[in-house]
Amino acid sequence: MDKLNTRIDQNDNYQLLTDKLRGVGLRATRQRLDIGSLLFSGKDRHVTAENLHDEAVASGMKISLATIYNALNQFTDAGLLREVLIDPSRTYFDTNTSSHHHFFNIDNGQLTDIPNEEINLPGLPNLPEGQIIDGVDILIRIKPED
Amino acid sequence: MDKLNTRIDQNDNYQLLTDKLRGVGLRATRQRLDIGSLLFSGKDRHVTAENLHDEAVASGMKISLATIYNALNQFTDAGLLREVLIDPSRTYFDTNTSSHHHFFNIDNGQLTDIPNEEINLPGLPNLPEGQIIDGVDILIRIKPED
DNA sequence: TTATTTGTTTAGAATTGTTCTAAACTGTTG
DNA sequence: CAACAGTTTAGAACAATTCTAAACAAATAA
Repeated sequence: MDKLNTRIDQNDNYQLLTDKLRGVGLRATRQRLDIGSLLFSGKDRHVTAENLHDEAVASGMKISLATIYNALNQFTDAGLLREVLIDPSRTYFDTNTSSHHHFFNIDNGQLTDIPNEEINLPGLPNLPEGQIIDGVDILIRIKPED
Repeated sequence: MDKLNTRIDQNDNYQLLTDKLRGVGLRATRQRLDIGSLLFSGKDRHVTAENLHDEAVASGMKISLATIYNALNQFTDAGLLREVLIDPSRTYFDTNTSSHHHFFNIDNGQLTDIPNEEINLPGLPNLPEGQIIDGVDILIRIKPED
């Protein structure tokens, strides 16, 4: 029964993912479904191309690093992911695309969401002439006490 | 008189820079003084290694790109500069090391300071257990109206 | 269904920003 | 000024990412 349920759940999941991909104009290829199943399975995640590829390979998926890069960029363009700026040498993607911010642990590189309600920024500064806000990123760098 | 003043000013300037470098334990080499004269001449600046090198070469300084990288990193370690996160593919350095934030114009890549007084962040979120704040970076992405 | 078209994947090459290496050089100290 | 330690440099090496073009798979037409 476990096995069966797992298969049904997985099919359900892939059906939802298929819709999600089609919804943003992307073909539901095996690779994109596999990547999607790692990214959009409930909990929010922060990944790099490299670490997502390792994870995919580790779970037996056959997929190249180039495809991971392609998919992450396409998903981001489609609004399914969002880039997070934390490390100038690596690009991080966040599955949480809603307005929120981050703690970045400078000691171990761990990135944690800060729900939008937990932070507020009253009175934004005057914007330069003719410009409007596209978004606000707040990164709070933290480290272990003493 | 103009020429003479310029020379005196420059010497003054290099003397100040020499002190500044010695103050943070760096030898006042010709290259570091040249770079310093571009960076610390009054107004705050945001530079990348590449564009600073171009500027140095354009103003007749003899200095390699590797030295620019070394100097920017050493200056940063010494607290004379600060890294700004805006673009995952390039490292930006800011000569303004005091607490402040940035506007980033996503249209033309222009980075502008937001003085610390113009922004305030009351009620920081609860930090994870045993962690303390190392710093807060706020980046407001802006773009031209419509 | 099969045939055709169009979008996708992939290995490997190419590119780009940055760091490393080791030899030549320069600032500092005695 | 000698001797040492720190610095600069060209060029090689590296790491993250993008590109290329050929094989392949999804969508669509027939």
